[in-house]
Amino acid sequence: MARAPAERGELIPVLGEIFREHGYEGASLSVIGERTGLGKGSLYHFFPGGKAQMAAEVLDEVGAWFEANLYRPLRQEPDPRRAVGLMRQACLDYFRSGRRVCLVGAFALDNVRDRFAAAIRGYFIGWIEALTQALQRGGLEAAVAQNLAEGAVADIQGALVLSRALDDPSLFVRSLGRIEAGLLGAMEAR
Amino acid sequence: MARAPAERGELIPVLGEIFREHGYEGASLSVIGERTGLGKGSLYHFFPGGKAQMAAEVLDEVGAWFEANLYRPLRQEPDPRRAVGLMRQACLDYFRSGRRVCLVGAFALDNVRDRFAAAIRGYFIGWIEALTQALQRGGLEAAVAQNLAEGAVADIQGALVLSRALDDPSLFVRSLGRIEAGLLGAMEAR
DNA sequence: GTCTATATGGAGATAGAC
DNA sequence: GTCTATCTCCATATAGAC
Repeated sequence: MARAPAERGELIPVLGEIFREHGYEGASLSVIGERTGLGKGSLYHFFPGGKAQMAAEVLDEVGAWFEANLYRPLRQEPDPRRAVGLMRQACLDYFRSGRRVCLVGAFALDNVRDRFAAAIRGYFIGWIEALTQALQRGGLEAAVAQNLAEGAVADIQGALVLSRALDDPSLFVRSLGRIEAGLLGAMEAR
Repeated sequence: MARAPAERGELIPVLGEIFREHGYEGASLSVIGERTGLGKGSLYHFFPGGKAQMAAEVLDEVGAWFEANLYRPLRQEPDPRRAVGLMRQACLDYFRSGRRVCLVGAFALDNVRDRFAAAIRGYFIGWIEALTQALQRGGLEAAVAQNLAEGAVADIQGALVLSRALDDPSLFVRSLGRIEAGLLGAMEAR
């Protein structure tokens, strides 16, 4: 449908949305063709490796977005309380207040996990490490910060699962508030 | 392979394990045939509705298991602190300390969500309601209990996602401990 | 009940004209 | 670059013998 940008770079976000909505297996080449407005010939011209390459590049782009807009601010923002607030806002934006699913989390539960194991792992490890650093700057001991960080990242993923299961985006928004409050409280109590 | 029980009831748990490991689309009839030891003829004899019927019956069975082993104890155990402990233990058992995925959560993120929306919704609503009741018996106000309950259920799902993403079951065990402590603490502080 | 055909469709992927 | 065939394979599902 929607006439394609025909620019390779502009294609990736569209592919990401398709994978988020349909899953890896559900995103058939015909669906991809419809949504991008490109025939199979064009798709294979851009991605000789086929669907696997498309998904790999989407994961790369997602990883780059989080690095630039979430992990880096978490590491660099001097005020750790503000860093946590930035994380909350970035999540609200990126996951469209719970209406959008996390592609990496969905892949992790899917049977494609093994194929993209490295990218999936890197995404979550990067997130946990960056958040751990922020919490340490907030005065928490390394082990405590690490535990809280992995808990918070898990909680965000869980909120996305439950929001989608109940078809209730407001649950995600509420959960993010609770998660942020928990982290702020832990730094407060240090 | 493994010669089949050829008893319809014994088939469902096997199917559940296959869906958990391969996802809905990934669980092809040939895979199902191998694992159950049954040919397609037999499979369609038991499940005239095909794969969709198999998945629906698996979801029913999962729902029944949780009702009997988790929701009912949560509602009926007189000591709310003990009820929360039972929930933790049941989760550890059922999810094999994080090595097993939640089928319902995986379906919720998948593109099959719409097809099984009612079962998915019922599973989580039942869990949240039962936990809410236990927390209210622990002295928490209805709205607070509801919020904590939905948070805890989400957190458990998130722990499963992250455990699998990082291939680290111990993360699930740790998370469950943290979640239980949070609930106990909230009842304590009432 | 279980099996071996087999029907039919759609998947991913390729070839080659334009 | 983009398109329209076209290939091959495997999916779900059915039919009917045993």
